[in-house]
Amino acid sequence: MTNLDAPPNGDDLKSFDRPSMTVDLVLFTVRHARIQVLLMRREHSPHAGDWALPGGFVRIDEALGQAARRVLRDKAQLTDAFIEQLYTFGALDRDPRGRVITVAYYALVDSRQIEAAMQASGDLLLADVIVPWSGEAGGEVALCDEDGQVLTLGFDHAEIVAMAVKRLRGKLDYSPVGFELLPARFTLRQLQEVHETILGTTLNKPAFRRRMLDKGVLQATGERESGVTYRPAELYRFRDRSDGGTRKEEG
Amino acid sequence: MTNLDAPPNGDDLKSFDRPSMTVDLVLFTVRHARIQVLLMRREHSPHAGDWALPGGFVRIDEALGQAARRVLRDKAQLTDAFIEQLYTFGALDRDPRGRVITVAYYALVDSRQIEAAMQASGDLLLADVIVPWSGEAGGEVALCDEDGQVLTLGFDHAEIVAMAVKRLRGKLDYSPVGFELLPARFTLRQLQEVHETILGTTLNKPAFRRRMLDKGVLQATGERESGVTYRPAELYRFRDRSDGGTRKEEG
DNA sequence: CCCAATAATATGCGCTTTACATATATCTGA
DNA sequence: TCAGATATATGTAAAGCGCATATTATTGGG
Repeated sequence: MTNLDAPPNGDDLKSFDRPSMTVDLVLFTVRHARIQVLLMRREHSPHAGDWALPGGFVRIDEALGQAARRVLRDKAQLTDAFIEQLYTFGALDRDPRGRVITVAYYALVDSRQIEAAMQASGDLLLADVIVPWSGEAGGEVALCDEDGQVLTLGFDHAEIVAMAVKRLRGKLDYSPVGFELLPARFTLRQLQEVHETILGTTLNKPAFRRRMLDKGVLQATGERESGVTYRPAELYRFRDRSDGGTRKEEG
Repeated sequence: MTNLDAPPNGDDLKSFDRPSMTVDLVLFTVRHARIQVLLMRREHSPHAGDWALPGGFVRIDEALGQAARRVLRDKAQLTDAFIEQLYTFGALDRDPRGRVITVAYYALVDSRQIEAAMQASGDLLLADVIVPWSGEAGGEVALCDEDGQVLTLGFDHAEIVAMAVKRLRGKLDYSPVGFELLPARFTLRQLQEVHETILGTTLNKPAFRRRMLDKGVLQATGERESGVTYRPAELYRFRDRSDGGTRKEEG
């Protein structure tokens, strides 16, 4: 950064108008074989009454990743989740109040956690994400409530969700993102359902099993699922769920 | 974005201090079997005398992609190139002058174009990128001049280059980035050398040929290379070099 | 005019991975 | 003890890739 046409006083920051900076969060979960994202109903203008991604202004003494985690904590009551920067949206007209640039993050949590966190607030909604395109082609997405009614999103938030889905699909098979959408212990069938939901396809069961087990990132716990009327599946856990650099973010 | 705790007047932008916004550009080329990036010598503080990526402040009436293309044009004299957003760096201490957030972009051009553009300016350098890690693991990179001397980069620009190399490696085999580093017509051997340089490995020639030709994105021109003392290779071109969404950027 | 040298291009083979089909194992509940 | 359901395992064919080898096209020298 930092141009060379600047005066040599070493402080040319004041000579440029500064935009407002926000972070927006695409909080994904997979539930009932559907991709879902957390939305908030906007009370105030602009886009009052519409739905929007949880977000907030970046404070001047706060790193970007810190701001994203603060939004995750304050808006979704989640203190720990996989979170990763997605893209920065800076079109001129994306906010009617003025020049606002937003750094979008996406986060992944298993549905149990988000269900527990959502007990409190009433203006929160887990919306279904309808993805009409296949593969990593990209395209538009629709957001619907539990009755299938299409929701209107403010700003460019539908575009942000679409890009987040595209990213999620792309990272699925070379990154441990699938595990982040499940509880600590899960069956291979649950993992396969998460993959199928994200990709929007069906997968071959034996092939999926072998591929996952051969990767070496799954650790059998010896425990079995309970409460089923058929042969119980073995519970696995993701090897080293803590590190992998996934929970860290630059500031 | 845009928090809901704001007053309902619809204009709470003023109540938050705003950081300065810049764009920085990692301009890649592949030359002499080396990855190279364009650097500029800093004349002024901070980091005067060090090397840095070309960059500049985002103007208040300018979209992010516009700013990146302006930097590409003003600093590298290039009006058309593949350009794509990389990542946004917002650590608190990344600029000693104050809070500066930078949106990093990377661009790809073939070496002939950059050589032509670099005739003019004397404070520009095409630096070799030394990548000591393999695959998409990520890590640090070193930047060297033509004599192998390590260059000191200001700010967090070495980190930005490292992430750009990682991204480039990751996109190489499912995205047409390899073609963007070659002239419009090229031989399969040239394409393979670009891939080998970016990946830091050697590749099997017949396998590479088959893979590329089976993709269907290569178009034989019927022309042959000239001036060689052996059987001349056929010249190919990338099918539909104009679109693919590669040259567009959100604002 | 023929031949060596060089690299492009083409082909054949074995290994690995994956999709698909099928078989076996293990649990619950009647 | 058996039916039903699903987990788990195996076998086979197709596809992809690494590797070795053969063939082709061009230049330059005898």
